[in-house]
Formats: sequence, structure tokens, C-alpha cells
Amino acid sequence: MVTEKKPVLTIDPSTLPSHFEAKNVEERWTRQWAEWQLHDYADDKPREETFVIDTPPPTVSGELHMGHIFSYTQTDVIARHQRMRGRDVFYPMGWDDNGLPTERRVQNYFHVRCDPTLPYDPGLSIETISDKEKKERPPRVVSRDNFIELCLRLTREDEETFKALWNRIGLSVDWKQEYSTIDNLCRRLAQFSFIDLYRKGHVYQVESPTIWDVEFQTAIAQAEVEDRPVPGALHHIRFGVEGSDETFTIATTRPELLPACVAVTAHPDDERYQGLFGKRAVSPLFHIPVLIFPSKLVSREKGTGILMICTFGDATDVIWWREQGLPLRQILGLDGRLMPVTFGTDGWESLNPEAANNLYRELSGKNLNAARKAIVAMLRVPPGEGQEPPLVEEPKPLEHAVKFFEKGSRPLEIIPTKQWFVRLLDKIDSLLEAGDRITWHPDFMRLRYRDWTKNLQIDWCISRQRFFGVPFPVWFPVNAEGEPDRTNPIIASPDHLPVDPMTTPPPGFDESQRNQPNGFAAETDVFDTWFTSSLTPQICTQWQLGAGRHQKLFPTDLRPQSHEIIRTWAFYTIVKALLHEDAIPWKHAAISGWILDPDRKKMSKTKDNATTPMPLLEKYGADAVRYWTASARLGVDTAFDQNVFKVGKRLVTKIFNAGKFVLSQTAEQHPITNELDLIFMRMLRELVRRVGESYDRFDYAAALKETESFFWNSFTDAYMEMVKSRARGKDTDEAGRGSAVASLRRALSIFLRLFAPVLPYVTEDVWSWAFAQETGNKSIHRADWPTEAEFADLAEPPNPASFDVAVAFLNTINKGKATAKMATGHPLDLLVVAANNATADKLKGIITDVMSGVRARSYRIEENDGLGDEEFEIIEARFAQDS
RNA sequence: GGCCGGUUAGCUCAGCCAGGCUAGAGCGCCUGUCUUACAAACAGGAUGUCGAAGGUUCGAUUCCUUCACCGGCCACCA
Repeated sequence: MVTEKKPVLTIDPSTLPSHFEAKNVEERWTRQWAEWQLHDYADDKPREETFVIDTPPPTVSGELHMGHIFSYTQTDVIARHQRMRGRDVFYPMGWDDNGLPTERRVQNYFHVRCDPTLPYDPGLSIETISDKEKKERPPRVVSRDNFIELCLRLTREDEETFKALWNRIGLSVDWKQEYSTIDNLCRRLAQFSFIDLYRKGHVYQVESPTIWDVEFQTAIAQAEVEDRPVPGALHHIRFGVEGSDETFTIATTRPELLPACVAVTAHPDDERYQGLFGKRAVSPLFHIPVLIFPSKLVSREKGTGILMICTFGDATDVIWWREQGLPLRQILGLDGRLMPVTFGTDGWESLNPEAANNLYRELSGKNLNAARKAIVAMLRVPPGEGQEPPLVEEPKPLEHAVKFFEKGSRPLEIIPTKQWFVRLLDKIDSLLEAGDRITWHPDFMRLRYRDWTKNLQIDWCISRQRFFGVPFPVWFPVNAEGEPDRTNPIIASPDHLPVDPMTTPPPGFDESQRNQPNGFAAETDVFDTWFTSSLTPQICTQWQLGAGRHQKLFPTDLRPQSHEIIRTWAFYTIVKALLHEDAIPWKHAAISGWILDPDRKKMSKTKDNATTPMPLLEKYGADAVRYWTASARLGVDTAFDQNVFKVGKRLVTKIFNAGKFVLSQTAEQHPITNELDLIFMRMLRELVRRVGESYDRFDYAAALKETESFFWNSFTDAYMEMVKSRARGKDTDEAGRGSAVASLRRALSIFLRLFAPVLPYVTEDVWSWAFAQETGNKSIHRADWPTEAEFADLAEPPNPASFDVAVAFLNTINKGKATAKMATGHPLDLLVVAANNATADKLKGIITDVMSGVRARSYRIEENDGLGDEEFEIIEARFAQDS
């Protein structure tokens, strides 16, 4: 690595800036880096010297907060290190502008609604209107493509804001590799992905009970479900038995589903209910006769040990429905309201249809909460004179976990609908194995993936009943009766993507045949947004666009992401890589922790405890904020603590000032020969080795900590103090002076480079004063990452351990000065210290520098073997009268 | 219910995988010093039954077991 040296620049100190002005420096270098195209992927190196990052595309509806800054900067530190190691870094940025949040925002902002059946209007002009006008006018109805245009228009503005912030914080992304999940490439690849999976037989459509969100009126996938504790109540309801006076009491939290009751079950060994099995129960109010059967799935301890099965109260109801071939009594509509039904008709058996219909009429059209209240009121009424009401006792309040769509506010329901699925349950072993082929940082995050994968219950539901998203590239033939034949879908050709089947006819058909007998009908569903975002590695590598690029860059090297989306983004990305190419999508997954607010709650926009980054960047500077993010290891949740920003800012100032001092010393090419200089270089070489190893493990936090501590304690506080006067030519010959300056400069150059991934601005600034020209590397961020090879020209010092002795000596004298209430820098006319023979011996070769470090003009060392190693005793310290 | 991570100074965190010098850093606190890189600094000081209890060991913050508390993941949720 040591090549022919270029002339050393001597810097005129008066030309150096007096202060580090973060904002100016940041703006200047951001501009300069862009001009130099410093972060561009060059595609000029073999794969093993290329480093590909599968950057998470942030959702663009809203503001970025500290959590984003945190994780994205951690990735940038890794990217910058890789770049300095000589890798051709592929570091893209995507925008996730596809999905519900954007859809809602665009609807409100432009006051429009989407009708996907409308044809695209290329001349459509939508202007922003005032809130007042929004109230007065109905929303404008636009086609799906026009709607997408509006999404692009609005998200582009957000993206510019995001981009400015990313630049400000110093993300070294290659802006030529920008994509957004709604752009043509992404829609094309998502549709291609579907076609590929369909052809391989991994995709199927089926009408079956599916997790349904009544608020957004769409199916969702298992991965998007979350449990929330909500208050509920256990209702004890008395059922009758057909043809007898017997009764029994079931317990349920969902009395509103009573009209949808299809069976009753208890544990086969439960003695209380032995006599009931095989008989028919009669539900109260609606007098529905239903089978009573035994099932081991029932717990004897819960509730009353006997329960009603409905269409559908929970997932177990679905199991019983399937296994027992129970009837389907769907009372709940897709909008979450009770649909009209007529008891006494086919499938709606009742022993007293008239009574049932009279009661149900009151319920029809009500939402679930209202229906529950109404039913409970009905249950309180005694069925006849002298009879007990079906409600055995007042409902017992309880708090229980209920499933919600993670973006929704109303409980999920299970409703039979027609949906598209990707078959996963038969691939669990392969998926687990793929997860193990990826290196997770930290490793325990792999268990999150394993847990989720092992416990998969349902195939991946990929269809959503929404407008804004990537449409299925699918049509259905319509038969002579005008009914679409869903069993024979027409799949688009991969050569004509992206396609919108709502506005484009399938091959061989004419637009006039849409929804006509013997014509065609379009699939109206769109993909789950994860169906697209699970392709980010393929999007980056432009799969199917140019084979060369994908073949070279896929699988990628690094997927950075946070841990709460392991079961979605990470999981689905692994699914896609496995099913499409039998590959893993990335070699490493770097899982960032969360930012916690002072109450140790996750900082997030929805919780309203998020801090906006701009004021902090203004106050502390980008480097200081980056210092904070780089102080946290991967996978570790971190408290938001402004003290750490302060520390970072202090370090930035220290680097700036140290750089100023070192580069102000008169310099020329000179070998490093002095013993102390060689000792320090030996230590620095050790640091370089360890920091390099940490970075290779993506442990930038350990690297930073170690660099910082060595820089501050050993370099500025000890070494610099000792060589300061020699570097100025005091009490030394030219060889000593030259060695000091050469050593200081080499150390500075190495420290700057070790700090550069974390503190790109201050290091670039100091680098530019002299090293840029000297080394020919105009930017530190393209300079060589320091390695031990840089020290190859240096002789081995005779006494490498004597640095610690020197530091111990400095500490003793400084302590003496502090005790005497004298300034540390106050000179001593005479200093007499005692030390044991071995300790004194270690100082011999560096004694001039050591005495200079404590500003002793003359000195004497007395031998006292009663003292321990590295122990000093001050015999006499004569302070100078001048100062 | 199963699992993962955490519990170290007032605060924020290292150290623990491969056990051993009086257990560390920064912030904060106290004392002193404007010293020609730096007062956005420097020098010095005080502060801990390393969550609890057992065990292994000559020796445990570190390894093992159990427990407690905090956070999370998964499952159950009549």
C-alpha cells in the first residue's frame, strides 16, 4: 500500500478555518459529492468487489422521523466503509408509494375517488382545491391510471423532501438507482412475478373463509394481523335441546353471531355433556336446531366447557366447519353490517321461523356492535311467562386479545370470499433452510424468522379489494350466459407488462367485448403491497430487463431492515427468491433496533412521540447525529438521548482542531525514526487491525468506540502532548522534528479515514486541506481503508510497552499539579521523580518527549526499587516563576 | 403457554461468546486551570452488594440452574 509519496504540503495555518461550521460544510460537500458522482455505482468491478445493498424503500406518505435517520444512517456507515475498502457499492433508494396510506392521502389531497372501470383520460387536469370547496363539491371520479398519476404527482413532492433530508444526513446513495414501487418497472416486475408463480403452480385462487377487514373492505394476509387487547364480555346463554326440556349454557364473547350458529360442541370426555352428543341443540331467539358433537379441540376449563360454533367467530370455527361439513350461515356482510336473511328458507332452518324473522328484522343492517347490544337486550327477555331469560347472568367484563389489521381500527372478521393465494404451507422446510443460509445480524433475529415460518397457518393471500395498487394481469372469459368463468383465467403475456386489465382487453379480444356474453371480464383485485415490495432485490437488479445486471448483482449482499417487519418484508422477500430462482435474496440481513422515547416506548409517528430530525441536525450537525446512530449496535433498541449528540459534536470539534494543529506544522517528506513515534505507530497499527475486524462483522459501533477512545486518550491527550514541542523543533534535531511531524500526519490521516464512515463531513473537510492533494484521492470517501500494510515501512520499536509507562508518568505529574492547584501546562524548572529500575529504564528512549509532555525544563530520575512497576513518586517539583 | 433480548455508577451504555489485574467509558456532579489545536477545552476527584438465589471452580459481572422484573416475538384467546 505504501507507494511513491507525492510532495508533502505545508499548510499556512492562517488559511485554515477557525471553526467547524457544520451547516456550511455539509452543504458544500453534499454539492461537491454530487458533482463528483462520488457515490455512483460504476459497474467496473467483478462481483466479489461489488457490494449490493437492498435498501428499504420508506413509505412516502408523511414525515421522516428519528427512527428513519437511525436505521438508514447505520446502513450508510456500512456502505461508506465498503466503498473505502475498494468495493463498487450499489446503494439505491426506493420509495414505497404503493398502498393504502398513499391512496388515502391522495383522495383527500386532490378530493378524488378512483373508479377502476373508467378509461384513462390523458388530458385530465386536477388542480388542488381549498378545504371549503372540498366540502361543497363531491369528489371527482377518475380512472385508475389517472389516479396513479396523481399518486406519483403528490409522492414526488414528498420524495424531494425526503431526498433533501437523506442528503443532509449524508446518505451516500446513488441517486441514479432511484425507484418507486408504483413506477412502471415495479408494476411490471410484480406482474411478471405473479405470472411466473402462476406458471410454476404456486398460485391458486379459491373461495374460502378469509381474514377480512370490514373497514377497508379487503382481504388481508396472516402477516398483517396483530393482536390488540380490547375490553369484551363473556355472555352465558342458555340453549335448549330438541325434543326435551333439557338445557345447557354456553359461554361466548360474540353473542351477535347467535343467528349464524351452526353447531354446538364440547370435549368428548366431559362428563357434564355426555348425554348431549348426537342430539340437536336449539338456539334461543332464533330456534335454530344444530348438531351437538364432541371435539377434542374444546377445553373443558374455558367458559362452560360447551360452546356454539358460528359462521365464523374465529379460526377454530372454520376448522369445525370444514371437518364436520357444517352449514354456512353468513349473516355478516363485507361492510361489517348484518345482511338480511330469512329464516325458514333453504339453509336457514328454524323451529320457529316467524319468531326468528321478527327478531332478525331488527338486527339486519346493524353493525356488529349495535347488533351485539340488540341481541343482548333480546336475550334478557324471558321467552314466556314464568320462564327464565336465555341470558343466564349479566355479561362478565373481560379483556381479551382480538385480531386487527395492523393498519385498521376495527376487529377482523372471517368471511368467505374469493381470493388469490401463494402456496406456502408445503414449503415451510425450504423456507426455514433458506433463512439459515442467510447471516443475520445479530444472529438471534434469525429466530424471529424461524418462529414465524414454523407457525404459518395460512397460505399467502395476495389479493386485495382495493383500487390503488398493482392490478392482477388477469382476465376471465365470460360465457354465453354472461357469467365470468373464474376457473379458466386468461393470464397476460410477460411481454406486455405492465398491463391494467381494467382498461386493456386480453389478447384476442376487443374492448367492446368487456363484460359481454362470450367476451371477457377483468380481475378487479390488486396485489398486496408486499407482493411488490418483496421484489426489491429483483427491482434493484432489474430482473427480466437486462439479464447481465441481475445475474451479476443477485443475490445482493445486504438487506437492512427493522425487526417488526421480519415476518412480512424479510419473509416475503425470501419467499420470492426461493420460488422464482431457488435462491436466497441476500447474504446478510442487518436488523436495526428501535428508537425508544424516554419512557422506553417505541418512537413512531402513529404513537405521536416521534421527534423530527431537522432541528437536531441544525443544532448538532449531521456528523453528531450520525455519531449517535453509529453508537448503537445492530438489533439493539436505543433510548433517544440528546447527550449522545453533544458527545458527537464534541468529537467533531476535536477532530477539526487536532487536524488544524497537525497540518499547521512545517512538513516535508521525512522518515519516522524517533522511538516514541514508532511506539505510537505500533499501537495505531493494532487499532487499525481491530477496527477493520469490527467493520468486517458490521460492528461499526465497536469500531467507532475503539477509534474514538484511542484517538482521544492516546492520541490527543497523551501522544500529541508529548510530541508537540518536538514537532515545533524545540530541543530536538531536524530528524526528531521531521519524524514527529511525519508521524502526526500519518496518524491524522489514519484517524480521519477510520472515522470517515461515521463522520463523513468533518473528515472530508480536514482531508481536503492537504491529504486530498497529497494522496491524489480528492475525497476521503474514495481513499484507501487503512490496513496494517500502511505500516510496513516502519521499524519495530525496541520498547513497545513504554507508552503506558509514559502515560502513567503524565498522570502522576498532572495529578501533582492539580493537587498543588497549578495549571497542567505550568512549566517546571526542575522535576525530581523516583521510580524502580525497570520503569525508569522503559522511559529512557523517550524521556525527552515525556518530560516535554509535563513541561519540565530539567529533571532527574532517582532509583527506588520499593516502588511498583509504572509507579512514580514526585520527590521535588519546582514550578517556574514565569509562565 | 413456548421462545428471544435486556437487567452493570444518578443517566446512556461497553465488558460476558474463549472465567482471573483494585469492574470501565461518556454524560451529569465536585475541585482546579483561559496552557500559542481545542473553555465546544484541559487536569484531577467522588460514585457500583455487576437484578436475586443456588451451583460449577482455587477464583464468577462473565459458565450452568431456578426465580423476579422490563421489552419483544410466536401461539392460545368459548
